[in-house]
Amino acid sequence: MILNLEFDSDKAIYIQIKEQIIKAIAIGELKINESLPSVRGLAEEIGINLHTVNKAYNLLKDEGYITIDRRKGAIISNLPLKKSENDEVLIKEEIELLTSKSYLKGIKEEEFINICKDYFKKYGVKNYE
Amino acid sequence: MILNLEFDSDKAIYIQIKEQIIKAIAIGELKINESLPSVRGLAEEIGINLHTVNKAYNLLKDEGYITIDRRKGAIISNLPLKKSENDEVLIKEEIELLTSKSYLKGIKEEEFINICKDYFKKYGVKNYE
DNA sequence: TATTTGTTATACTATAACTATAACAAATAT
DNA sequence: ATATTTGTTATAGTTATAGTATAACAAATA
Repeated sequence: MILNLEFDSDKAIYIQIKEQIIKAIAIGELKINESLPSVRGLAEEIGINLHTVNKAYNLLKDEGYITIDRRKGAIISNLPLKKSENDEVLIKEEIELLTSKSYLKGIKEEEFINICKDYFKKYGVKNYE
Repeated sequence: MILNLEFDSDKAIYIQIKEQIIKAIAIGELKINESLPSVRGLAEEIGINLHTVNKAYNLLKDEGYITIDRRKGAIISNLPLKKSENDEVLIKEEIELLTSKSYLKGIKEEEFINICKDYFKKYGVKNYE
């Protein structure tokens, strides 16, 4: 488990862990049914407290990315994840903000779309369907 | 200035103010050279402390969305905004995370792109170019 | 001249982030 | 069977951030 954490970032460490794991799942670096390191193991590897890792894992669990089982530890969920009504609302709100910022910064629709497509290309058919 | 704030949200109030103003500029609800309410005025209107509004305004200033002049107050910048190298990096990172989450939640590339296009359609040619 | 403006300073409370230990119960390894 | 590792929970502490409360200053405006 390779994580690049910026300790002097304004982004909380447990958020950085959460987001990097999400990205790793999407590109297939972490695969379905694969198990994550134990909270103690990852915490020691990173050099932080186990509760910080535990917080990240529990958020990932709450948002459906992993399941936590005492026998197998933290396991990457099957894809696609279950999507609630609220998930779609939240994602649309994030798209709204991000497109707004991009538009105001002079990024053209075509350029924005191409960046998105490049990322989707990386996710591709590797994991499911 | 109409703001919908959720005081029991996990998102800080000054962040909510900042993001809603960015969205308002993008859709043309706030126009170039238009001035925002004074920090005291908006704070009273919302029912919060002036420092919370001031924090939002200063972030908007730092990120180029507005200029603050003692004579004219807070004024919406010309569009498109000046874009630093870092701006592009940050936006790409945000796109990466958002597409990752969307992909894992089973949102297809086409659906995602269509949502983006719908928003860009709202921004359109109203403000500049 | 009085008022309004953004700005700065200080101080306080409340919450969040992170750490430090400790302990428990379930599962695994030896 | 015993020891170890697991996620989990609890408590407590420090530090940083969020938000509020006043006050004051200098520049601009009425």
